[in-house]
Amino acid sequence: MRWSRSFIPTLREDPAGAEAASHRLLLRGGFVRQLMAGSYALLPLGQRVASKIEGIVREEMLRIGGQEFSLPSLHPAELWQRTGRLEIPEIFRLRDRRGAELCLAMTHEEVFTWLARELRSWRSLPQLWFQFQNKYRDEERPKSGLLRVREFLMKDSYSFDLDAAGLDRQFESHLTAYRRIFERCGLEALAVQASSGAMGGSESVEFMVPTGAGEDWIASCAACGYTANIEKAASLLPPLADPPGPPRPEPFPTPGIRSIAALAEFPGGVPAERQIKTLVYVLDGRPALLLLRGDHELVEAKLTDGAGCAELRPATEAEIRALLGAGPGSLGAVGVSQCPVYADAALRGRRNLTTGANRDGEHLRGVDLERDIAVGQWLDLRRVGEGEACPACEAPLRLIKAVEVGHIFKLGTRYSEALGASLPGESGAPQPLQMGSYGIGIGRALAAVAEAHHDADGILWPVNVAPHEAVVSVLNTRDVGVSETGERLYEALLAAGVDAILDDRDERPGVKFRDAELVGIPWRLSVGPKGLATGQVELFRRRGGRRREVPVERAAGILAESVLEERR
RNA sequence: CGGGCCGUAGCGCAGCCUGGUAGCGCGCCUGAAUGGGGUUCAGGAGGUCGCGAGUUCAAAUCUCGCCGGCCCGACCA
Repeated sequence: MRWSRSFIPTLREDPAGAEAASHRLLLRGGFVRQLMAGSYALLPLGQRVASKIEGIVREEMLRIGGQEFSLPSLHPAELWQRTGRLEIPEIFRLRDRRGAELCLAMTHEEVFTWLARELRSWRSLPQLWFQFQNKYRDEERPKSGLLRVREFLMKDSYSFDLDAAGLDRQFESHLTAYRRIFERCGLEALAVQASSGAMGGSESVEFMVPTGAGEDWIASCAACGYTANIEKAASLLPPLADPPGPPRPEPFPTPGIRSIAALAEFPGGVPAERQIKTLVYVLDGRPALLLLRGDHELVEAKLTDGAGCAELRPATEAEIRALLGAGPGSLGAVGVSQCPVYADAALRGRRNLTTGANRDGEHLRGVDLERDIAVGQWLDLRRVGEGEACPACEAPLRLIKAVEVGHIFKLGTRYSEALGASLPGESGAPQPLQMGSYGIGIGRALAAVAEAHHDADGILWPVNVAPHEAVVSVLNTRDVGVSETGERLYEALLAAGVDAILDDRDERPGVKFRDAELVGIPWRLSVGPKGLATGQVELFRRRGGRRREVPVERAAGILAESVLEERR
């Protein structure tokens, strides 16, 4: 590959509106261009990196027994109707010229399950099927370059077994494969316990790369390795001793007090941890009360999981008034029986607390949870805080911002039952297939690598995923000797199996150095008249910036050896 | 979906408040010099000022509508 003949439109200035480092550098380095919100073109360099990541993923999927497919992205809406997923707001829907309803794939559970109906006998199991295919999601807010887009390439795989033990094995082999994949890509991905979401199955693990550009928070314990998404994470709290209170709740006037903080300051009020926070949510169309300690914050995903609902939203003020007769600020669950009451486990056994009286400007003190409130279900609803005790070993937890690069799910029989994918087990009776699904976002992984490996000058690609492993920079193309030596070194590197590019542009040396560093090529051989005068060329390592002079005749060999050593 | 900001040459921006000639830097093209860290000089090309309507003698500039993009929040199977 010759730089002079390549489309590598590097930018001298930072593009406007690119905040995330990966977004900025991938644009500047000529890897990607934005077509519209959440839609990116991969340019040749970006495609090279994506192909290398894809290659690593493919190797590891084949290693665990995967068979590669390629499924359509355009699906009949009817198939999604049958699994109930057509109602997902992010799905792109369209009609063909005859008016038939179609949709674009968000994932491929439906189509793979449809194919799995052709499995005839338990003897053909286990099966592991995978592909690299575009996914489409009409996100409300695409952002951060490639980190959150509406169309993206995903490796998705699907496992089919008859029993839970088989599913467990497939899940485990994906855990192993994913660890290897991310390690080979140079990503330090943490495997974290995750919420499966409303449509998920029994268990799921996310692979998260810590980065400030991430959108997720994870709680992590350095002592024992416990790691969980904030949507799932638990922690231990020191017990609170409540002073004894009155025999029954006592109302007291609190004019103008509409918040936990205000009530904590109010004469006769109590600190937040002795208040009950009462929230009203609408779960699958029905209102419910949620109770948390005054200083705790609700995690909606925990509510989804715990209450087993598909959809939820905060109630409107009008709905709240209709239900409880008061507005937010004076809400409470004492005496409430008209709707379910879910309480966070941290409130269990608490006594003599303060909460709203369901009359504006009035609160109740002396409330005992067990005595005064008809709690329908105790759930873990609260957000874990930094420094709280690890649920496994009690060491303090840290909260880390991260981006999700992979997610593996045990789906169970949700899709196989909906689509009729079952086959006779050893007993002869038909059983629905036990499925797992497993995804890696290729573009997101690419961006995550750039996010994790860059400096002020550009990207520092690990050799395994670099668009080119080495560049031969011809510092003066008008000098025939220099040019010819550069060509020879370039050819020698190719012959040695190094993925090299020859920078043969008629540019000043500084331009070539800057571009090579911006693009992030791990190794560089600089061929110039000064070095050649004494038979030397300069070998430069992008990461660390080390440079040394090596004899021309040995340069290709030394570089090839270094590159091969770094490959994994 | 709520809040904020922005659409002017390929990229980054100024001009808009106070209506009248469309400008700067980078990049690009030509020539010359230079050639180990974005070099210099000279010449040149390139713009429906996001789209539509309105006000006006006159609109990049004022008004309204629409479209698009970015950031924060909410959401994310």
